[in-house]
Amino acid sequence: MTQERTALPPRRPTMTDVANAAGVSKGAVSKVIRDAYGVSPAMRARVEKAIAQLGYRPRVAARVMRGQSFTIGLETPHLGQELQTLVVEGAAEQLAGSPYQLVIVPGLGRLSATEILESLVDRQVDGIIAIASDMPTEAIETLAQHTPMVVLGRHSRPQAFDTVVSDDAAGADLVMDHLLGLGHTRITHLTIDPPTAEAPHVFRRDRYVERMRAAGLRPVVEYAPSTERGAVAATSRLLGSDDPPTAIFAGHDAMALGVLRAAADLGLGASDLSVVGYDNIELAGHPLVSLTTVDHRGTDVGRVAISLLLERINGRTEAKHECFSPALRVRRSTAAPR
Amino acid sequence: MTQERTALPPRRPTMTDVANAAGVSKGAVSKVIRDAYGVSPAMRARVEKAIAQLGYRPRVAARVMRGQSFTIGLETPHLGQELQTLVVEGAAEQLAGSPYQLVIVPGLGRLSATEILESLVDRQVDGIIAIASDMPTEAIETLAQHTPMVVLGRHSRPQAFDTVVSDDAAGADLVMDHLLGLGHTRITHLTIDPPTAEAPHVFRRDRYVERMRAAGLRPVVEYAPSTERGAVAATSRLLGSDDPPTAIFAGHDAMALGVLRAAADLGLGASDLSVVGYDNIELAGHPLVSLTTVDHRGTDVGRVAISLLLERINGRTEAKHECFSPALRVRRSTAAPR
DNA sequence: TTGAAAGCGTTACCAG
DNA sequence: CTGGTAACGCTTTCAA
Repeated sequence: MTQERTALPPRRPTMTDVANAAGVSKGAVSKVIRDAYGVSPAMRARVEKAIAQLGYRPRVAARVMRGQSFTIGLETPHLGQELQTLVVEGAAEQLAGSPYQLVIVPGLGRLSATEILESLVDRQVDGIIAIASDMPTEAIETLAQHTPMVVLGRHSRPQAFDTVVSDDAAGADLVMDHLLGLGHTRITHLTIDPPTAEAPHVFRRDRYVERMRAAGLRPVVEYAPSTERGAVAATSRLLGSDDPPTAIFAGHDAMALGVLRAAADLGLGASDLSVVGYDNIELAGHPLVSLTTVDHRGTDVGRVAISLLLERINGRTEAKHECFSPALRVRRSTAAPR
Repeated sequence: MTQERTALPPRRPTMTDVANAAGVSKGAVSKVIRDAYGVSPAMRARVEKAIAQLGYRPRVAARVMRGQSFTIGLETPHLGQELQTLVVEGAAEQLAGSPYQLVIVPGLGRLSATEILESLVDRQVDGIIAIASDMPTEAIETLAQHTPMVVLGRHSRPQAFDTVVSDDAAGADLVMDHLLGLGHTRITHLTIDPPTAEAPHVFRRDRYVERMRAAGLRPVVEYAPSTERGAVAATSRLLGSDDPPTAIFAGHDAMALGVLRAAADLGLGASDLSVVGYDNIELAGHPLVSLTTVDHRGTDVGRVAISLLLERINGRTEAKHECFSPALRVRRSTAAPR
C-alpha cells in the first residue's frame, strides 16, 4: 500500500530486517542474540551472518519494554577531586565482562539526589548505586521497591536496600590517636555545613568530640561550606582567634587542601599547624601536598557495591550491609607541635 | 477476563492507569504531560490530579519507541583530575532548565570510545558529546549519521559532526614565549605515548618543535605513558642524561604533576627545573603546587558543546566548528634558569 | 526446533 | 477539543 522500494533511506536495521535477510522468524533472531535455549547451530550461523552483514544492533529501548535495560546507574553529587572517582573505578572494574553498562549522573549542585534517582528509575536501569547523602532513608526505600539499589556511606541498616560504608568512627579514632600521640591538645575539627543527617561526616565529628572529652580536652567544631574555598575562610577565622589550634582535622580532603592553602599563604609549616584530611584522594599522596589522611579504600567500596547490586538484580531480597575498616596514611602535613 | 481487583501489586502506574483514573483517554494524558496543543483547562486539571494521586511518571523507554529519549550522552576516556571535569560542569550548566538529562559514560581504560559511542547510540540518546581522541574521523561520521554529535579537541573540520577545540598551537606559543622569555634554551617537551593521530597533543608538540627551530635551538621530544607515574619515570631519564633540560613543557597537567613530583623528590626548585603544564586543572592553582599552565577554558568548551548539540538536535545539519583561544597562567613552577 | 502472534507504554494520526 | 487506533522493536508464550 505504501512505498515499497523508494531509494533506501539508511534506516537502522531492525530485528525484522535480520529475520527477513536470514529467512527466519523474529523469534529465532531474538533467541540467537540472547543465546537462549533451542536454536540449531545451522540457524544460529545463518542469523549471525545476517546480523554481521546488516550491522544490526538491538535497540535498548525496545528490550526494556519487555525486560532488562542492561544498564547500571550511578548517582553522585560531585565529580573529580573526590572519593567518587575511586568508587567509579572500582565499580567499572567489577562490571568488566558483564553485559551491564555503567552510566553516571552527577548532581553538580544543580540536580538533587532525588531528581537523579527518579530519572534513573524512569529510564528503568536494572540497578542503582547512590551516594544520596542528602536524602531521607524512607524516600530511598520507596524507590528501592522498584529498582535494586546499593547506597554508599550510610550507617543505618535499612531493609529495602544494601549499604556499603567505611567505618567512620574507626577512621576518626585513627586520626585522634595520631594527633594526640604527637602531643597536640588544641585540635579543631572542621566539617561540612550543613551537616546532612545521614552523611558519614557526622560520625567522624561525633567520635572526634568523644575522643577530645575522653582526653580531657575541649572539642571545637567549626562548620564551613564543603569546598576548598570554604575551608580557606574557616582556617583564617580559626587562626585569628584567641586560642588558635595547633592541629586541624578536616572532614574530607578537599577541605584539608583548603586548610593547607591557607597555611601556605601564611607561611605555616606542619609544626605550626598540623593538618589531617579524610578520603586519601590521589593528590594527597603527591609530594608537594603530602597530606596525612584516612584511606577508606574507594575502589573496594565500588567493587563491593557492584557485587551486591548484581546479587540483588539476580533475586536476593534480604538486605546486606558491608563495612570497611579504613587505614591512616601518615604524611608530612602532620608533626609534633612546637 | 483477567483479574480485576486482586490486592494491589505495587506495579508502577502507566498512562492507561492515569487515563482510567481521570476518566479520559490515553491520548489526552499524553497531551497533558507533553503540554501539547488542544487540551481544555478542565481536562488538564483532572489529568494532573490523577497523575499526582497515582504518582505517575512516564517511562523513558516507551517514549523512545516513538520519539526522543531526552538524554544526552557524554563519552570520556577518564574521570577526575582532568579537563573533563570542567567540561562536564560547563555542559551541566548549559543544560540546566532544559528537559534533557546528561549521562556520562567513562572508558577508564576498559571501554574504547567506539564501544561507548555505540552503546549510547543503542540507547538512542538524542545527542552525544565525545572526546573520542583514539577514533578515526570516518568511524565517528558513520555514527553521527544516526545521532547528533559534537566532538571535542579535534582540529579537523568534518561535515557530519560539530567540533569544539582549543587552539593548541596558540597555547604552545604562549608556553614557548614564556620559557624563551625567561632565558631557557634547553627545553624538553614531554608528551603522551602513543601520540594518537587526532589528539590535540600532536598540535602542541608540532608547534613546540617549530618554535625551538625558529629560535635556533634543538627540540627534544620525550614520550611517556599519559600518567603521573609515566611522567615521573621520564623526568628521571631526562635529568640523568648528558645534557639535562632546564625546563620541561608537559603535554598536560597530570604529566606536569609527575614532573613536579620527580623534581620535588630530587629537591629541585623552579630555577633548577621549570615546569609548564597544559589544562589548568583545579589543583594547578593550589599554592602547594602552583603550576604554570595553559587554561583552555574547559567550562566554556562544555557549554558551547551543549549549545551546538541542541542546535543539531533541533535540526541544523551544516557543521559548525568552534575554536577557543587559551590563556597562560603563570605561577611559581617557572623561573629564569640559574 | 521453529514460527506466529500477543503484548509492553507511549505518541501521532484521524475521525467524530 | 476529544477519543480511538495503529504503529514503534523487541521478548515471550504457545502451537505446529
